[in-house]
Amino acid sequence: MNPTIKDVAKMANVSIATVSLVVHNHKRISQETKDKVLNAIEQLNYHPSHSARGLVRRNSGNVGFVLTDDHFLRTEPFYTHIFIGSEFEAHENELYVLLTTINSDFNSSNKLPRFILERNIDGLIIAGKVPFPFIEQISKYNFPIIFVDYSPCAKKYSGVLVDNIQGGELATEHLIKSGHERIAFIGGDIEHPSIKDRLNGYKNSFEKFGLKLNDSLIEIEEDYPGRTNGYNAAERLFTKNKDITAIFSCNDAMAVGAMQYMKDNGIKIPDDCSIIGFDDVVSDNAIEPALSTIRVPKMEMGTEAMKLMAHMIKNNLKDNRKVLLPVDLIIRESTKRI
Amino acid sequence: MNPTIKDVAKMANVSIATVSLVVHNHKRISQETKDKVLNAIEQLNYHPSHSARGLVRRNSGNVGFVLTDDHFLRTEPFYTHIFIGSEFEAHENELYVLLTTINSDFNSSNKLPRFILERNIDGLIIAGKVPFPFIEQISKYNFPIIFVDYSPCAKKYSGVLVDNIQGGELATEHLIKSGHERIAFIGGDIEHPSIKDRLNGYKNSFEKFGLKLNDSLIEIEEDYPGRTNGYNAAERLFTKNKDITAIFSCNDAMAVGAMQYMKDNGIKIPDDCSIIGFDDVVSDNAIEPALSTIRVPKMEMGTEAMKLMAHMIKNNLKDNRKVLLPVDLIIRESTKRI
DNA sequence: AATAATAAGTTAAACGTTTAACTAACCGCT
DNA sequence: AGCGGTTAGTTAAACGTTTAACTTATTATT
Repeated sequence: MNPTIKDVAKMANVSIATVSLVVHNHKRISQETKDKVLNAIEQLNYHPSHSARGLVRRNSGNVGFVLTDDHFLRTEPFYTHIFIGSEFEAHENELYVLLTTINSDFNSSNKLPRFILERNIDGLIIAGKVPFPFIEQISKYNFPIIFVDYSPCAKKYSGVLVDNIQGGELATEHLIKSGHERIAFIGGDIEHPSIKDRLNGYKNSFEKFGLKLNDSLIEIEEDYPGRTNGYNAAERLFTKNKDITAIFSCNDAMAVGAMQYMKDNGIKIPDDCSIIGFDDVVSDNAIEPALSTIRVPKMEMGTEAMKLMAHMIKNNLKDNRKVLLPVDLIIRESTKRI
Repeated sequence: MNPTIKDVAKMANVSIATVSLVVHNHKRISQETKDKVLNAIEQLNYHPSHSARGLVRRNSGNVGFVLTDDHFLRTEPFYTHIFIGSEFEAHENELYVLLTTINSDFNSSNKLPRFILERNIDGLIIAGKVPFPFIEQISKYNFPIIFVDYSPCAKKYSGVLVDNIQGGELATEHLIKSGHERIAFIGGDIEHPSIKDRLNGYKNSFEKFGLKLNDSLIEIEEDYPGRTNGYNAAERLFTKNKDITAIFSCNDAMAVGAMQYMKDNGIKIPDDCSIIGFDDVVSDNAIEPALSTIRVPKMEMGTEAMKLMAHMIKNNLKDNRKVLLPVDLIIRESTKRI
């Protein structure tokens, strides 16, 4: 059996309360006693029981982490990075993370994740877009909730977001400063706030540099911006518009699809046409040429979310604070000055 | 505050022991009382406290799930599927899953995951190849351990594996039966048991059909079989060997790389050369033509592992039982009869 | 010298379950 | 009437912590 606080107390010749106070390094304990106890703890390799603690503190020490299955299973390791960030920061705050997925078509008749029903979490982190019925259901519970990379009901819930507008501006500005004027935007699922903001950034830069917006340069697919959609968007774009010299894709996946189209149709990258993505998730360098992109600090989103969560839990508060993280321009080989 | 067993007892006019017995549906309770209690539980939306339970049962109700960071962050959603399978099955067994990653170059001076040090798990599932020093460290603890898709110290630990030999045979046989004779194998990290087995399956089929093995048809890269390596392997293969009509790639990622090489060099798939992968992780259909492959039941590996784990935990045993899961041949458009 | 303040610890109750041991009521049998 | 067996519950201890309230010893203040 694992050593308990009693074993430590016996070994150090003090009461169990003293051991507990040392563990929480309470001021009321002398250095001498503290050393004795710490020594015993070390010797026995004692760790407080999570259950016993949870029982008396009336908490679980766990934080739930929810995302939709298709986000989790998506090819690009975007949300997995966010999760790892959270998990890392949870460590620092003595919290455990319980990861689970929900159906991307979650509706009000679906069951909530078990850790919510059983109230086995002290707070919930939700990453990425989730169905509205889910948000509705969890709003009845009163643990703190933090959204990451998505921010519905912004007045009510806290969120960690990325500066998508700035990213859109950065990407577009990079192309404009490289001498491009016929710059297209390709995107999908335009209702998604992040995508919308990236497009807004694109528009801002056009305005800032006195370029005229042109609807035929903006190609938006209905659903999720993946490779196939990127391919299709590029196809339609180049069919009606021969003189494009640069493309800003709303994310890397679509950019890869568009690159495929260009390769298949003899359009040289970046000589005939530059392209820049968003997210920086294309790690596999088999994609040629290396894709310029906007780096999103994925791990950091996770750590920031968990920091916020730990703070809320510790101070027993719920607020709607937002954290906005800056992005970086990463210039690789798919964009070129003309 | 959440309702406790006392609230239920009061509402149903019984003792708390009775409530507990009902919850575990012990035989000693009459149908009448059972109904009363169940009713109260429903009304109050009562769920037993995880902590209180853990305290008295001396367990945590958690299962650890470990993989290396590069496995978790890999582009292909292989291990994520396994995790989801485990998580699902954990649900059925009233267990929670604690996911964490370790460094892929974990060495003996690294710290073990927190849930191990604090003994906050009842068992550990390890997915994919992990560094040996890690295995060495955890061998000191005495919770049950199950390896998934990797099986070191096979006499000691339990494992859930995929029939890689059968898969290799299935893939090769499919090509042979389609009239191919000059069939190449490309792979990487040949020390990995799974890869080695896939190659063995390839060899078996050659033997079975009386084809002569030819070393120049087997191209093996040093390190991890990813896209880049697939591209390189294909390049070397076709440089020394012009008349190949089919390739069996040790996994989908390498196959995609090889396909890229073929496209770049005017080799038509499947007209000039067929190709088949392994794993069935290439979900994005932007890859043209659709890749024939060997489907590995990823979710099922996860569920089987967790079933085994739940069984071991419940019966307080540790054994070295193995579960071997069959694979399926998936014929798409990248392989063709000649 | 008496009193107050501070320091350093201890005692004991509480958290919400589980379960072995006990009780009470009833039944059937001699 | 007395006994054993069965059924359907209840009692109470235990699990390993935390923490408010208490104790005791020492020091400082008047």
